Amino acid sequence: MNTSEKVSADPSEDAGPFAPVVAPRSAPAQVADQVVAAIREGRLRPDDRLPAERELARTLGVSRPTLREALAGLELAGLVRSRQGHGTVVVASAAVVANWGAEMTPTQVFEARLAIEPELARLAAEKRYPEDIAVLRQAGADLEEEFARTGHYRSDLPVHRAVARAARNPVLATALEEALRHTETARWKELRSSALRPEVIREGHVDEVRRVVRHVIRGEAREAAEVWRTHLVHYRDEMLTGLQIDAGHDAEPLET
Amino acid sequence: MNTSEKVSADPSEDAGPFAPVVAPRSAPAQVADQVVAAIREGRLRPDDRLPAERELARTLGVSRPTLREALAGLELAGLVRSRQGHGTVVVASAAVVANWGAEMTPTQVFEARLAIEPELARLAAEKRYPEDIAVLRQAGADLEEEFARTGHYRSDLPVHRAVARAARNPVLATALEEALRHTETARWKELRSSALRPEVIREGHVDEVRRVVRHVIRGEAREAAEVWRTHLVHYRDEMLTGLQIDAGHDAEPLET
DNA sequence: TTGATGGATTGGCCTGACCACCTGGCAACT
DNA sequence: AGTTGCCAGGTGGTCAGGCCAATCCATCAA
Repeated sequence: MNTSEKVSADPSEDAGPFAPVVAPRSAPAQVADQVVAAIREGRLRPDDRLPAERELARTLGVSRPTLREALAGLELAGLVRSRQGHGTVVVASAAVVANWGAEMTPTQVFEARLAIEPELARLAAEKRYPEDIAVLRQAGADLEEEFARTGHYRSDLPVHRAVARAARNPVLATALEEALRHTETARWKELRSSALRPEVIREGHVDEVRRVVRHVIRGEAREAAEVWRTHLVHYRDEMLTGLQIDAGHDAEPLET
Repeated sequence: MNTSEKVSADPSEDAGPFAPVVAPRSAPAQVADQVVAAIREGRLRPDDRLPAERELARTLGVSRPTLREALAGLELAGLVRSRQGHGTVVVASAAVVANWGAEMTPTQVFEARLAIEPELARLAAEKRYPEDIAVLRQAGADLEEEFARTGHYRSDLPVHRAVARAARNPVLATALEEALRHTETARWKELRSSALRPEVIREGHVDEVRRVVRHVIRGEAREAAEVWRTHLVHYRDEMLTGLQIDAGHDAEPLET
């Protein structure tokens, strides 16, 4: 969890002696953090009642509206449930909250995508709803058109998302979006800029995308999953080659 | 502010002439719903600025604190970002929000778990952090002890969660929790009560759990994943046998 | 024992206000 | 001309205090 020693906010774009000031955490956010931490550490368990709003606000040293903003956020997130005249009770278990706000190394992101996306392709090929197929076909056509015209393409994300949508599984689709969200950090941008220079985009990439689209359209589930998997493996290997430090392990693995 | 006329809650568990009263949606929740809907429908796109709080509150007919509770929730969920003096801007794309609040059929839940859990077992077996292994071993031992003593067990969820934790992948672990969350509806409880009566719990179930724990401990990644997968398949088949209506398909599949 | 009741507690929502911060434009200075 | 300094307006951040409605629970009456 500890970042590198030389703080230096964003290594990818920090050139001078000055680092940007940290954005202060708002009062409601700090309150919410405390509650989340309490749940994670087991100091608050499901069905526990929080102190009354007026009292809790006083103990935390914030006003009641501020506290209520925090509780509203937690309730919208499903961690807590408030009922008039009854109180505010914890709903989520520690397991639900265990990984909130966790950092993801690039290796972990690929672990997740490799678990999810081939299965999404398989499901998409099995279900084949006409609307979804149309969207997928269009996304593939757009990519091919851009590649044919310019010799490269900016992103194949629309195809990945079209496959996810066509799979019709909210949990898996949301999980993919979650993985992609971790792809917008400075570290990733740096990886992309060094690994995915336009001249690196080979015909092979486009071909993999083309084949996945075709397999899904034809309902060839196993083949779709396999192509999607190799596509991700290629992408991962290009991205992570020569990357020794990955900080994904902060403890020693065990031998049998 | 007006609720629906004929309440008519959940058709899946409505047996008598009386339907449970629908829990009224709070004002902040309704506001948040509107924003989410606007994002989903593309009426609000990333980088769009929302109207100023005072103005938006007036437009929606709520007070500013109420509006702020809604925005606090949306910000905690990462859909929106407020900065003092600048305004509130949309962060999330329609894709992120596309599946929020979606219902999951039992079939879909198993689709997700079958995609995620074998991979979690594989990763757990590859990483094998001592703390996680200890937790997993304990969870397995608890299950065996309960089964040996009573001839059945209430739940193998602790083992599933221990495997997830040992995989050290926040996105996948959270996705599993999300899938499990959809397992607490009335429909699922009904399925469980009819399919998992104590006398149905066979030695085979416990044996599968035992084998997964052992494979993970020994670092046999492929075997761990395979056993976990068959365990889920067995569970699914027992649960869904004789279940014709699944409502997972609301459009006609396409032929090639 | 049972049922009603009324107060105390709790969250739900509002009004109004002040502060801190950001932005953009204008004026003063170099 | 370009830079700096300043300030006013708009914005979110926070607070204080209040009223209402749902719930709970101890009390009391039948």
